[in-house]
Amino acid sequence: MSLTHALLGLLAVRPSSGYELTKSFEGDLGRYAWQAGHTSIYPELNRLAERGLVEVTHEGARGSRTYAVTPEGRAELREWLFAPPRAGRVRNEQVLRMFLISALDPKDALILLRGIAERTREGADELRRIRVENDDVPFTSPEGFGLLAAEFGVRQYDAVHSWAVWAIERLEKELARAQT
Amino acid sequence: MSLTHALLGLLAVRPSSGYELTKSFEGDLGRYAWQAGHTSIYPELNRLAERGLVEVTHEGARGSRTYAVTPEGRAELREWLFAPPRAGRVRNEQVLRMFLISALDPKDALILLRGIAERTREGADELRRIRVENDDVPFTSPEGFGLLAAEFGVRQYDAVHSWAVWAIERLEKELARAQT
DNA sequence: TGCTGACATGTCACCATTGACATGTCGCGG
DNA sequence: CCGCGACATGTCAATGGTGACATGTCAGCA
Repeated sequence: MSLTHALLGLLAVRPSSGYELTKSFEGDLGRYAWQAGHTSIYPELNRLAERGLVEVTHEGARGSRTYAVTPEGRAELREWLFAPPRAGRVRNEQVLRMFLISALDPKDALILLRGIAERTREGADELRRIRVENDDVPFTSPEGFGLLAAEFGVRQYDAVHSWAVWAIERLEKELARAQT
Repeated sequence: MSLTHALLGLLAVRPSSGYELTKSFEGDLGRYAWQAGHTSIYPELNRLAERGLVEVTHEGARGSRTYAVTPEGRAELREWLFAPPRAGRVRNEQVLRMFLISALDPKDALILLRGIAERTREGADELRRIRVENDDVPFTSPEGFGLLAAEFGVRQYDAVHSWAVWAIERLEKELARAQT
């Protein structure tokens, strides 16, 4: 299960409570890579603790428990990351929607593609603005994770934008040719 | 459920049997957007037929049934594609692995990043080769789907490659600074 | 003719995930 | 000091997907 390793990875960067981990999944992590709700995180943390891959290092207010990875957990994470990059199972509704646009008639397809092109341009611009503000964060710090995500996000938006623009041009050309 | 609309979309482009649909999910569709096995496809086709969104248009050898979308199915697909692009749930183990690299020590991280950079470069090159060979396929044909996927795939690979190269440079710079 | 591999569809038990529901704490502003 | 919103964790029924198992057909080849 990938959730196992997502949690190990987050805790390897910085010890956190289940609540904080839940917040992480609502940010860049959940947006680009893997999403999970608190209802799967808490039971998984208990399972990880039973297996000795994480441990409770601190109990705070309101019953909060701070977890940290054990050396065994770190080894497990490392092993997983170095394991042959098996064909990962992909589930991405956005990309599915993009592809299925070709099943519509060209007029509808153009409307949707133009919407995608605009939204991805805005998304990329917004991320670029955030990026310049956080340029001095070191890679290996807890905040380095957000840096990685932002850099990935910008390239992701640009890729989809470029794709949409290409598709629009191609469709328009074909429509023009069909009219003559 | 997204599988519903994935099937409607594929059948809207070209009537197919469950077996052929299964093959589609093993290609670009399953790689970039949404994956499904035959064990979920066949029951879903039956459900779609019951709801009148698809119908059997032909029965062939070995009990094969060819399905096609009905006007109702086409309307449902169109409605879904035009619906507000809700926050799609993302599940991508590859991207998760990329992000979790920052949880490793820099030496290990560099090894993995270099592997990613190399594999994505190869992937992009390979797709570019396929692309020039299929440049004359019309967008709206059944093969247009593959064209869309190839163009998306190239940009996707390039994005990840560029990200990996950026991460490598950044990490190397930080390591050099730490040594002095 | 018999074998093999691709074609073709199906069931079912198991597992992970989700959404609804539940419960209680703490800090802060009015 | 009261109430609200964020903090913090949890259960559980329903859902959706996976992998194992099952069955049979047809074409081509030896």
